[in-house]
Amino acid sequence: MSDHQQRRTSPPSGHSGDALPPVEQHAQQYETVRNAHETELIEDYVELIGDLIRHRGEARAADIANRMAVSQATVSKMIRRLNELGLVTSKPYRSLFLTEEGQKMAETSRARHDIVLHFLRALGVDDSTARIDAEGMEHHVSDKTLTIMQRFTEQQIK
Amino acid sequence: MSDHQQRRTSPPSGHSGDALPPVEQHAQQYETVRNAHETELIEDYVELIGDLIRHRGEARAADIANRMAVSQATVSKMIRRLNELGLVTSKPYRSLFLTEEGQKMAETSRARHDIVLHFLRALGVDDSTARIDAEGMEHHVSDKTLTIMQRFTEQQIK
DNA sequence: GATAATTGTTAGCCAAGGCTAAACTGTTTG
DNA sequence: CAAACAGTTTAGCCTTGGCTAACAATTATC
Repeated sequence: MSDHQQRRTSPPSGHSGDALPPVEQHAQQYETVRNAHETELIEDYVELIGDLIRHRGEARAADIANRMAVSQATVSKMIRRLNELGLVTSKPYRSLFLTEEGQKMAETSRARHDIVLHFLRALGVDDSTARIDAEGMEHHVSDKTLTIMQRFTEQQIK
Repeated sequence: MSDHQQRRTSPPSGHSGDALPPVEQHAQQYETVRNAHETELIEDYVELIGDLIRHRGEARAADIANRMAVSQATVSKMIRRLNELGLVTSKPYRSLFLTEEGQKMAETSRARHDIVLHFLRALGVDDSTARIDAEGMEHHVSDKTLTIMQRFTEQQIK
């Protein structure tokens, strides 16, 4: 427990930066990030699968591998995991489908992704930078912030 | 290679969402995110160590463990890594110091963190949400976007 | 100053997400 | 229709970053 207050060698002398948040809050920040990391990749795969189905009619392992810049073996393994998680259905050597739940996740992810992407563009970020940043940021933006971003984008447009 | 165009089962029928980016660009997005992940944790540790030193005069493994909500064993192991990477110096059972390079990293991370945090607040996000989101987002915001965020924040203030 | 409490380290485990190489399946084509 | 090729899967490896349990060192306390 201890966050031992005693004997601080030199007091803050705050030349810049905010104070440290209280331990519990600080801990929760990191925990939230760690949790996000666990679902992040899963969501990326599901989102991409959804996009591929939407845009090309099917999702094949090879395409996923190419677009993710990852080996096919990795994709194959991941698909097994998605299967176990009940997010996709797949028969060996056949192309994939999203389950009900998978579709929901894809939908949510894509919506979030779009909000962040459009927000960044509305902010004035160039397209290719916005795409890269959005890909990384999307999993770390809370619903509250998302709402604010969306409002901002709409106001910018009209 | 193939991103096989032939025989798409059903054409887009784009009811929503942008088109898929070209494969190379798409791949690069994911690669950027993966790379960010590798350095992310390292940066978080270094940043926290820097903050602890700044605010309390020293960084002890127990404090790091508490603030990260992680076991002491994990911290200990991580410190060994940071050592190997030349980011901290540490003698067993003694508190840590950042190397030149570690300080630079801490500094950069903190600056980035602050920009994102202040930006979110300027956008209208409440403090505790902003803190959580900033923690996750900071590693995925490019320098370009960072600059834009900073400008935005400044304009909001005056 | 001996002992208790706190802090730090080590050993050994686990899951995730990469990889390559090799085996297998399905499809195309000579 | 057999062979070649493209796509998929499996096996087995590696690194990271968690964990617990056991042990070691330091610091505090009586």
